[in-house]
Amino acid sequence: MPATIRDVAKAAGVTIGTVSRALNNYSDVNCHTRERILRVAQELGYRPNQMARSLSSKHSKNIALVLSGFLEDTMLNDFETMLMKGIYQFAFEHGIDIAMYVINSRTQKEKSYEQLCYEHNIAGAILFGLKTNDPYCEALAASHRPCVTIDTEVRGPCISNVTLDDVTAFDELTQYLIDRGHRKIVLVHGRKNAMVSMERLVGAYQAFTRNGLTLTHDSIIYTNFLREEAVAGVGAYFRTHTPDSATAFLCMSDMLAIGTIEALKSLGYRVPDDYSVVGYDGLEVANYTDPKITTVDQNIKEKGYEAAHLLYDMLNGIRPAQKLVLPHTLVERESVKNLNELSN
Amino acid sequence: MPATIRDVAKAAGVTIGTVSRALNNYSDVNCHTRERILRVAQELGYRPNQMARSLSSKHSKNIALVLSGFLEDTMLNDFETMLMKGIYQFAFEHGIDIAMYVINSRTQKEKSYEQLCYEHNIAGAILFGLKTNDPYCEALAASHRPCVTIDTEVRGPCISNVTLDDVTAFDELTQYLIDRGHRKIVLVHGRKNAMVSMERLVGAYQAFTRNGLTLTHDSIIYTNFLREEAVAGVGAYFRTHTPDSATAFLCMSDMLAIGTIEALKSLGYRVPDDYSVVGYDGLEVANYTDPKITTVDQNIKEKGYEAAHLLYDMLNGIRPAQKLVLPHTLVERESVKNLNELSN
DNA sequence: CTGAAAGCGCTAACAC
DNA sequence: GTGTTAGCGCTTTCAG
Repeated sequence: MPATIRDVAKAAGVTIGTVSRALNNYSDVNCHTRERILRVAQELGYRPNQMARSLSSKHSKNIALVLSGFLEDTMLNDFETMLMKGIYQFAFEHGIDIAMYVINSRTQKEKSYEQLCYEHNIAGAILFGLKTNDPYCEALAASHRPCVTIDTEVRGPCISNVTLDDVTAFDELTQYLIDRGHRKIVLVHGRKNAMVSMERLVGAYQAFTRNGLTLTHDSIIYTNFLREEAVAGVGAYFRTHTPDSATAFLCMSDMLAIGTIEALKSLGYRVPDDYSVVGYDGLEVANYTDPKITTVDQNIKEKGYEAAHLLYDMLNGIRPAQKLVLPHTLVERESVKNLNELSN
Repeated sequence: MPATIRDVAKAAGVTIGTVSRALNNYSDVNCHTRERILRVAQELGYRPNQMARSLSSKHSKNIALVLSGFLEDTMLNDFETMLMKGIYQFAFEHGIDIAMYVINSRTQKEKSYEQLCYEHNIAGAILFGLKTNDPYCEALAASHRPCVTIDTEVRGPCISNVTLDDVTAFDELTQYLIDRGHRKIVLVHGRKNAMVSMERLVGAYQAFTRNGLTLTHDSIIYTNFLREEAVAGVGAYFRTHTPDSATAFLCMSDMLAIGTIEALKSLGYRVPDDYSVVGYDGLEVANYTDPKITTVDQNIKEKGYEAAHLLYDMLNGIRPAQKLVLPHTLVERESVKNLNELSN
């Protein structure tokens, strides 16, 4: 059994109160005594029982990562993975443990946010995958517990949001295609009501308009962000459109780009020779396709790192709740043909 | 603030001891009283404070998933993701929370296994990513805490292992190539000292020998399971070998297969027309490549589910520690050419 | 500066 | 059956 505070106290010849004070960096401890206590604690391999600690003090410093919709989403949870990488990188560098919990819209109804935090002794949480109408959004706003949401805008006194400028990023991506001579662009659209879809649509619209192009309903393929739907949608598109009605496919996600490329290939077209395709997200997998996909990297790993950092600072009172807009990066790879260049 | 046991006791007109007994399904409670207590608890939204509970009772039922090497591995942690899917699927179906913790070889030295469990009130753990010489392997063996390791063989009275028959699976995969007329097979090998590499090597060796083929050092490309190394290795191979010295590449992982295909393509070869390639693992990403990769699916998601199930049963005393060998599946896709068929 | 003591929310003996 | 009570390991007053 692990050593308790009592063991340390006995070994150091003081009372548990003093040990507690020494270990919690209280100022009113004789530095000689403190040193002895620290040494003894070290020797005994003593580590405070966090449960007892927070049961007694009524608060903890535990940070949790709360993932919603993990089980429902696509098979390849590249997004969550990258996010976790960033978060645990921070945890690793700062020597803290971060527990991860998986929830979904159903479990949110069964167990309230406060309940979850209470049961697991969570001082502050990083939340990802929350839909705008999820129960936890309201709960977050009402809570006094510091938290950071990623890619979901929730307002509240203790809530930080880490996002990126989706509108601008998608605008840039669209402009990238236009700059390379593409004027007949098909938009492969994500889930209709999703916030991200709408923002990206605005970005595309901005770029189209600025360049004197019009975005017609006819040249939009709707999906729910699923690869198979992109495959089907592109197939359907060419059944009602001539081959020269498009030169490029502007996809709202990398998975949609993968599906689009798959469909184009199966129709006997080459990418990017016959059609150009761009994705959005910056998933690792977009690097393993043929051709490698030109995309906007959301820097999701960095988002994770910064979210953890921010929450850590909030819990330690060195940064207030805030909205953090992280930069994105246009990653130029192999899936776009420059139509302005002379074709030899 | 959440209701405490005292609030429930007062509202139900009994003492906290009775409430505790009622809630913990003790038999010696008047069924009428119990009903009232349960109703009151429900009304008050009372949920027991797990920390206080286990601080007092000295044990919990909490299950944790402990991932090692998550930060060090390849970018695409498809394996961990699938595993998590399986585990959280089980948690979801059974209404339990499973916390995940990320560790690595370094943190294993800093915080002992017992310490980790102690601090986070973990009754039993599922461990993944443990290397055979990691500190936690010994700790596990010495511990009295039930646990399940995935893909790492650790022996001990309370330890279960969930694995697959790597040797047989790789043997089958090799035989698959041989059955399709391949006799000049290059083995793209994983990390030299890794247990999985060794087992797969044995599988390949078995199949080779059985079919009168010899596995020569000359036709093995060594890697550390990294895609880039496969790319480089295949490139190097063709600098010292003639194009007709091989017809197929037998890769120890899907990522290596992806790298191999990438290298072959960049050399101007077609897959599978010029060379066949098989992978191993059954990652989702092997479905998004061109061609889609024929591979052995380790059914990692199912492994996760079964591991959680087993640990759950162990903690509830309905199954003893055991070794579980899960089935694998050869998934035939597009990356292998049948040399026995007449080429038209 | 340090000791003594109350109490966090709960379980588990032990009475009655 | 139910009340009472002693802790679990720790923090936090309050004395001195």
